[in-house]
Amino acid sequence: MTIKPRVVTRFAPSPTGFLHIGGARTALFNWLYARHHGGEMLLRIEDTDRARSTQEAISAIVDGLSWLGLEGDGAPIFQSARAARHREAAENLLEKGEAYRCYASPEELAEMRETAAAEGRQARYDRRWRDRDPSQAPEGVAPVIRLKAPIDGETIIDDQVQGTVRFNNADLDDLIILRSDGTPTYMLAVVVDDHDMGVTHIIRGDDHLTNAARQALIYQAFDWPLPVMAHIPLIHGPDGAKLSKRHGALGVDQYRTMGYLPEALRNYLVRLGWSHGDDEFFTTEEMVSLFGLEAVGRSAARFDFAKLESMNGHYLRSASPERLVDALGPILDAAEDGAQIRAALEGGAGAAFEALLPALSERAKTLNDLLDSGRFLFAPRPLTLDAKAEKLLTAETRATLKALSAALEAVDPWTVETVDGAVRAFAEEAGLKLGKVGPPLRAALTGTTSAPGIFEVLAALGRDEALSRIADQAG
RNA sequence: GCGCCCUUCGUCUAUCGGUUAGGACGCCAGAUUUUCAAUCUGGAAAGAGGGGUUCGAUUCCCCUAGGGCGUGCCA
Repeated sequence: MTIKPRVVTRFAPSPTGFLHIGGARTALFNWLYARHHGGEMLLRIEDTDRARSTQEAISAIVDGLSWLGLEGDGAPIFQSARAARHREAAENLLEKGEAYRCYASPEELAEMRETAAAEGRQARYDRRWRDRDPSQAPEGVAPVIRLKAPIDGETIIDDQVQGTVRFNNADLDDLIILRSDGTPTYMLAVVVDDHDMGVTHIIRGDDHLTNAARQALIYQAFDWPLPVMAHIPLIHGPDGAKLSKRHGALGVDQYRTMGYLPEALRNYLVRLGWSHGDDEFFTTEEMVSLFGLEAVGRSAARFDFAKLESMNGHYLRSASPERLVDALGPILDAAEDGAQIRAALEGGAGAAFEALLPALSERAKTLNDLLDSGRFLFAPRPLTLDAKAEKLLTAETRATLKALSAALEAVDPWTVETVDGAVRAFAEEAGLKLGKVGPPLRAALTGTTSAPGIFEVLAALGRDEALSRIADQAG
């Protein structure tokens, strides 16, 4: 019997911004891969750049992940807390002869880059301290520690998504692993942490593909086994350029306040770069059981709001009223009149709103749409009519409404079916087409011409409220 | 500049040498409807260009073009 090696993935954001859509997808892929293999996904906060890391960003990342249902296993690991281990590892390499101290000044380095550029070569450190005797070290200069990387040959990354990628070692550098102030660089910290955390699979954006080769060199120097690598393509903005603030590079918390359901965003994200035949919709369970690196594409995908909206609408329509009310919470917190709506909801409008939710959600793309279309329930009376509604409520139609109101008073019980029947009967008796009665009625009840099913509205409002609204307009 | 990666409808994608190149979003038209949606039906819409390999290339190889990423004592 063979024991399958445990799968450990990780999501390692640096808390210098918010959790953006690309990071969310990387987390999702890591999470799915780990779940699929019965392994775990670890969360590591790469906060070694103390100046740019903020507590706010850390909580935004943690909150965002939890909103998407992608919590890591175990407590998050903070890279900054591991500085001592990193330094020890660098010194270890020094002892092993796999690294050396370099005293080159920043000016010297800049000069090397310039000449390299001028000669059309790749900018590289010229390894001037690689074999020099430490006794030649200049006075008072704090050295950095550099990796003694192989000078020739090639480093091959057998990437699960990108395939076999070759790098000439001559193009790689004797990269710095420990700064002159004794703090580790990203390259070192990542390798040491991934190793110590027992990470078996590194799934990350393909902007790290070249880093993979450099990191492989560090693994080699330590004589540690290289984890399986998978570099997934990046997400671009609608114009094909790198995702920036004006595209979709918003924090996931913003998607929440824009009214997207986490399950919709997750479903949309999983289809960006990954596919399973012609399938579009996946439950969490399906994603977990179907997901695999072999079905991840290699080209960058553009972020398309229209499709996200469409998917969101789909999820909205299949969500239970309880779920919707629940998801509406953060929207209300962010809305200008959120407090007022909350109050109305807790008052009489709550029941009507829940009753209308199925009808409302049928024509909503986002939770905000849902709220907007239900706004007439919470708005102060008398309703302010929009332009079209105003136009519909002529003296003539107001008179019709008054007559209708009288007819409605006798309706009992008050249900969608009975009010429907009553309105139709009224129209027929008056010799009016339903189209002459329905729209003005809607206008009087909701102040708009675009509200959902008028009979549902009538029923949800209840007799007293409905008649009083009609009276507002019909007099 | 140099290195690496990418390239099927407008967008996300299927196809793993032989298909009328399929699906989804969006778009257009129609049906339905008290409005808007939703729903249903139909439609327009793609293999970047050029060379090979092959009986046969969207699929494999090369070149060009375009795009992306990297090229820090940032992560």
